[in-house]
Amino acid sequence: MTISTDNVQKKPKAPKERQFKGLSLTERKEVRREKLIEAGIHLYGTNGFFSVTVKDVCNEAKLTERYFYESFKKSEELFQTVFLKMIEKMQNCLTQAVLTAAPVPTNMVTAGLSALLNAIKDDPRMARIIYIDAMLVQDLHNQATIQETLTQFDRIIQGFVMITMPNAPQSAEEVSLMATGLNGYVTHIIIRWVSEGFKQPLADVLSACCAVFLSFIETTSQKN
Amino acid sequence: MTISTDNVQKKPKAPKERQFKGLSLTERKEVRREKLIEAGIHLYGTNGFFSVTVKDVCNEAKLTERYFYESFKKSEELFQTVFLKMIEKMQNCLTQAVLTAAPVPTNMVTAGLSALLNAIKDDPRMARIIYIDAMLVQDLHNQATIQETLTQFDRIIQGFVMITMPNAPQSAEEVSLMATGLNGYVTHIIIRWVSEGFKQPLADVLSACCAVFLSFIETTSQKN
DNA sequence: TAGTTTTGACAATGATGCTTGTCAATATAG
DNA sequence: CTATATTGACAAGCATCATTGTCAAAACTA
Repeated sequence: MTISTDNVQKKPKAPKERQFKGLSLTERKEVRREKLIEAGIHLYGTNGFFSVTVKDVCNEAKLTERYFYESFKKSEELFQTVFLKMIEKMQNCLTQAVLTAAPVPTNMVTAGLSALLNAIKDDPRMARIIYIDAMLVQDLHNQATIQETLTQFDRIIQGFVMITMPNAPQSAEEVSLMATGLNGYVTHIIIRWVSEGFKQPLADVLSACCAVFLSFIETTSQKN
Repeated sequence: MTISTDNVQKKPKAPKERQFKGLSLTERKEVRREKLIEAGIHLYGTNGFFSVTVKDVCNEAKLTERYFYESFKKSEELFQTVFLKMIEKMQNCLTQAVLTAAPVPTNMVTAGLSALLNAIKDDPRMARIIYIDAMLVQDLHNQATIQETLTQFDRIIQGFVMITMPNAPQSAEEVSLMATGLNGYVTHIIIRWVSEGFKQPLADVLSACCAVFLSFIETTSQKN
């Protein structure tokens, strides 16, 4: 059992970086990463996370498996990236609409929900990823990031409820639960709308979504 | 290529049925089936459908794989059975409470939701199976039965809304969407309640769930 | 008790998909 | 032009499970 001195000469001869198509190594990696993310958005958003294999993503991105693992350890890592990208887009769209409509609460509700629904109709992949796949992945793979990001919406709604309905008789815990409920209300309607292929006119969906918020606002203001 | 006459003598010597532990073959099959269903309820309800293998179910039921396929073609078939059993239990519990409280709408809401929440706290596996796994399985395996059974709840709520709020200005389509939303409202609150280990007192959860229905009722009756 | 059914343990097979590795073709630097 | 970094195609090896098959021990019947 002679211990060789191999480990000493283990200088793996660091391969000299080289430019390709005018791009450095890190730039090329970034390009490939983006292509994978785009492929992920398309495939996950169309077929759902669990019908999509690593190979599928690579084919769609016109890259081979090797490059997948260059950027992501596992497919959930790609999904998480895709998810966060979609969520950010939706957040921006939402907050911008709401802020523009401020400070009249009813306008804020209508504007926010309208923006949300339009964004989804514009790109249904967003709904599939955020409202369906995210729940599946979150449950199956214990993705804390996704979990937290989703409950963030609850908190936003909670803040909104507390501001617009200061006279509501509920405790903070109850308001928090109600926010979760409101989130679920809109979520379920959207899921149904999307999965039925946008059968119902947007106006109806918007009206149904607004109804619950407006009803709350009306009720609590009359409590006064 | 001589074609033998084997197929003629293929009389597989029909094995003569025999009693075991005082039970006939069909009785024994039924017993095993029940054991598998029980195991399914426990495992699916505790760990979720997708973390449970056929072998797991068999071990839990103290049977071997062979007997799984004696009763079910695939594991989704067992899940569907488990799901329908849970749903039926919940339905009974709900309708009984609502009917007892009829005809005052606010009482019906409170009684129904209270019964629902109590049932879930009593057996959290029910919530996991109905509210989480069912949605996952439905999405992943296209289980029409589960899909339909779940939307049935929408229809029940829709009927309730139409009866208690006849003066609401919405179209039928909108009411249908609102029913879906209300279902989602309660569903999300329950999911959160269960997954946080029943942290919040039942009274708070009940109050938050009722709030949205009561608010609707109040709003629409004042529209009059 | 002898013969057959029933059962349980477990191996064999097959399918799917992840992950790593090989190798030749191509593009680039010097 | 030569040497090598980079790429793409694809095979090889693993791992997990579903599903079927085998076989001996146990339970029953007559």
